[in-house]
Amino acid sequence: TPPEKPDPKRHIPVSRPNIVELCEQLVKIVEKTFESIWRQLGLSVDWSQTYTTIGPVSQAASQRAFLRNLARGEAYKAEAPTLWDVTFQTAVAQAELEAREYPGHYHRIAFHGDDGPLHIETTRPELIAACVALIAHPDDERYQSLFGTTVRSPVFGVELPVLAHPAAEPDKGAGIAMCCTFGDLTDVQWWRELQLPVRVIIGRDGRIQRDTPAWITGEAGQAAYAELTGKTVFSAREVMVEMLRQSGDLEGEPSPTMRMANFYENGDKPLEIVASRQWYITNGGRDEKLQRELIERAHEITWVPEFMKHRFTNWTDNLNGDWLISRQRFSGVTFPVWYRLADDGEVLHDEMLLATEDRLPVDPSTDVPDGYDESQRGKPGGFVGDADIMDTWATSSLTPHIAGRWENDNDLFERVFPMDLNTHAHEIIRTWLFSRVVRAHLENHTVPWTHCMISGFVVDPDRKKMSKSKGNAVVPTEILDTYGADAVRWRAATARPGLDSPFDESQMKVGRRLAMKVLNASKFVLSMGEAHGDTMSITDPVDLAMIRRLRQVIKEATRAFEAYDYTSALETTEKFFWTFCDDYLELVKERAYGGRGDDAANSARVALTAALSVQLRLLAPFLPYVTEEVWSWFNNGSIHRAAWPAQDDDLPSVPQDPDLLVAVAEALAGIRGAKSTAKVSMRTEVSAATITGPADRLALVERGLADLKAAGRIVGDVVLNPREGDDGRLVVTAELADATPA
RNA sequence: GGGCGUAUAGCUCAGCGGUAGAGCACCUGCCUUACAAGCAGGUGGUCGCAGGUUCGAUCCCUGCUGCGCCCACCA
Repeated sequence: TPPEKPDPKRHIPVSRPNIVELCEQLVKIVEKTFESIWRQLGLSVDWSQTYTTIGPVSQAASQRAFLRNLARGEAYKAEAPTLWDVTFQTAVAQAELEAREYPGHYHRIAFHGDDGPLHIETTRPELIAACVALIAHPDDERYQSLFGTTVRSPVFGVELPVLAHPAAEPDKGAGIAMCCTFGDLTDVQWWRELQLPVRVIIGRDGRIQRDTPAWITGEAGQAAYAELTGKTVFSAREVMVEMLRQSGDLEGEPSPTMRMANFYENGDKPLEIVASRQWYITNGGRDEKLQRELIERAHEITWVPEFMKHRFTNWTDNLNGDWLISRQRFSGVTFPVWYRLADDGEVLHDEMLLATEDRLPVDPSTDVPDGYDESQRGKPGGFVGDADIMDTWATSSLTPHIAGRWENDNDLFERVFPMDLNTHAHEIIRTWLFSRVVRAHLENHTVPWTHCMISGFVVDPDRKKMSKSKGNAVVPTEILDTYGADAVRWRAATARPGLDSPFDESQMKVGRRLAMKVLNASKFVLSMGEAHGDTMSITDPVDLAMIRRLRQVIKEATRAFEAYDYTSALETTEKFFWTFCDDYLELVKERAYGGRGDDAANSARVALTAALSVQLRLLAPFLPYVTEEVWSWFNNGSIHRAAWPAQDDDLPSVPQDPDLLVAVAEALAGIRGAKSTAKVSMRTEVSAATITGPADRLALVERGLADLKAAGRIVGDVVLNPREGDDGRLVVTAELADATPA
């Protein structure tokens, strides 16, 4: 039973089965939280088809894919320098790195050659005992005479070669660097390319190792090393500096500096590089042909926005090694691998015992390889299970396979793979997106999906990334509870793919207002009275003009959605909806109530109902709740299962006059403007009005004049005064009946 | 250092060769029987800077600058 609250001072040892159990408990809680938010948001998820990346199906898929990678030589285990987090005690992959500024000091230190001292600069003097060479650029004139000679390290007196390598930068530090195993990734490169020996002094716990290294042969050097053993990197550095000061090899005093260092993204200490045995999957980091193939895959994908492809190619171009997938942790998918033990009990890493695919998933810590029994576990001549687990991304890289029930339902898999669309934010292009492309390429020789729509972040008002630790994060449940899912979805839809978007709570109110407007306008439309007949009974020119424009809206919104431009689809639909409410509804409501007879009323009622039906469906992806509610008032079934609106299916074909409504609405705006300027109520009656403008536009106004008079409360005559204006606009003058402005 | 994005009204963003747009905010009005969580009207911009192409540039090209992101960077 875990304690109520964690006590950072008291570490409790927990066994692997127990920690796994605790993880599974936590996962259940987190799953519920996510499901609840996603349900509230109205995501169209089929909740009967969920899976987890640690469930048995995923474990089997992950192990199966791994075994196939292994069989094809795409997965391999190697002893190599590995980025290591001393806090979390595990190897980490390049994709999990984060470069951060880290304070340190430059130390100018003398090495000793036959012709006198040779100075280098380092921020890591504690690694002098791990030094294997000094390295300068081959063209650096200052060091030409020293290449090929040897120098002795300060304090330890170890004989070291001076070598040339183009990765050394003449203007960095002293221009000559000490190469240690291993201080940084450049050291790894030098070590590999110059075939230098391995001299490790830092253990996996981040402390200087106990055993005196064999390469320190002098008594004084051994005594000095003894001063360092067991110390953390930080304390060893202090001791080392003091020893250098005593020996006179520290020139001047250390000068403070800020430099970038690699951190594990969740860690708070710089990563060390240790030699360890790990599993890798090829990813093009050490194979140009594979690298080119993966970049070619990126070109097969349609990226939204297009420029996000650069993140992928940039990452792929700059990989510095294969994909390290093994982790020294407890919870996760295990490797389906055991090793034979020699008669002396030594692990024979080259003699792997693999699970067959029909046995998957297996846990090598409890399951037994074929041909052995449990009593042979850990015994000489017996076997031992691979203790590592796979990194999360090693399994998540197979989500298209897992979701498509790869090898479990071939019919389904054939139909859904490669998938159409992948969506997520831009921070996991290098991890999730990239790793899935790798896996699909290796296993299926294809892309995992044909489209990638990459979203931006909602950032804080200062455009900084939101994070819980910075305290600038917004709790989604509170926003959802306060403004409702429709408002939140509306807000989300106003951010275009790939672009970060600052959080502004007032935007939620705008979304909520739209949802309320839909509710009210729909209530009004449906209260007009019974409509008779199909859309062919729409005969009034004002109604037909509205229909004509709505047909255009369907076309534009559909085209925008097909291009993954949901923001434009929303904009187009929303803009129409507001003019529908403010102009069209106002113009026709008197008529729809029956003020001009049954036929005129019926034309409006049929048009109103048809337009409402279309607009609700256009808005349904954005406002799923309010549209579903309103839909239920005059339809059976869910709006989310209703057909997407189509011009000819839902509306009559209208050959002309799309501008009629625009002209009549402009005239109405003129009447309203006159009232607003006079600061009187919109209810004020107009005794006479003159509309001046181009004859062709006046002709349009005339065809909607009855509606205009009703909406503008014009009781007297309207004079249409044809005159060519310079901009084609309509100028309205109105005589107000009770024009007594306040 | 390499790559990418972005720069338009106080704020958030559309527009992308032919007289500057929306929403929010602000101002002035209006209790108008769908909605006052509403409605009507209005103020507000030498479209980052400098060149170039063009009859014409916010829009295309080049350079610069600001902001942001990705990657690299422990000598």
